[in-house]
Amino acid sequence: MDINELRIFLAVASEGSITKAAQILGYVQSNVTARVQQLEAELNTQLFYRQRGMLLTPAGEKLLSYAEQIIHLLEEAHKALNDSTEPIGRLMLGATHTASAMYLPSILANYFKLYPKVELSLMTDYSAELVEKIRHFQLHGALVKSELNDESIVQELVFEEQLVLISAPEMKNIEEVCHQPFLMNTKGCPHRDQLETWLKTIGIGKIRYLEFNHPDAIIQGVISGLGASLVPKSSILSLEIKGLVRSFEIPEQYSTAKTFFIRHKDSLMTNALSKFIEMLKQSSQH
DNA sequence: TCTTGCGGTACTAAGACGGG
DNA sequence: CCCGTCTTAGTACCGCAAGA
Repeated sequence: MDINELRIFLAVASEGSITKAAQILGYVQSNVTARVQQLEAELNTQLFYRQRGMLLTPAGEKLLSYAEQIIHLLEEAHKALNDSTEPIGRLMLGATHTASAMYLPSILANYFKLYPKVELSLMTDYSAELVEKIRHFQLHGALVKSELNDESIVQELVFEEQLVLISAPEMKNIEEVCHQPFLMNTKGCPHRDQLETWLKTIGIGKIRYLEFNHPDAIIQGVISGLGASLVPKSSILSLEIKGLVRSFEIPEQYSTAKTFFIRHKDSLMTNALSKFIEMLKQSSQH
């Protein structure tokens, strides 16, 4: 078993296809087939189920986590030997749609200005998906909404925001707003749980949701009178001044939105990453 | 409903190539 | 020269859509 064999194995596992893995790796398909077979013969076990695609067997799943760690360790070793005092190299970050829209534009612009040699990439996704990517070393760090209980992940609270209830400006009072449909994120949104808990305390158990997957779409929906929502106060300040939306405060214990920066505990703290975290912390203090 | 052709998939055999 | 790795060429299987 060599590193290349493991890379091939990982590519097939992640693509679920020998052909696609071969395209990504720059090999012909038959070679990838042969290498996978070789690995299976060497380990004397079947790693994939073949059925119009390649699906990991339990043994394959087991090997997958080892292979990820081995490849990751190798990359870390490489980075450790090459990490210079000046931040350089690739920095792969993730953020929820909200975090990426609210906090990152100015931080990233500033970061890019100071450290132009870092190849920055930002992926936006739901918190759960980002956490998975951190677990599998596919991202160096990510901004997510919920606090995690996971030994393999290091997390730090970086932003705390006040959430407010918003509606179209015509809404007269909070009771009227609460009986509107709520425009919320599609899934895994902690704001949604907070909203539901609070609404229950004021006697509203049945909530109609309109699901959106982007904060801008939610706010535009509220402006056009589709319903209400619970959003970070700072994201609608200017809209409220213009009279496009109306906001209502809700009790403090339900209105705090926390954003955490997470990374894998075994990922190497490169200069590029530590400078980014530094900037994140500076910006969160303002 | 059955047949046929097509596209996508994986597998095999043979030979080229390069490093030790 | 041997061995491991890779490519080329060809085969087989499967699912799907179109047509009889």
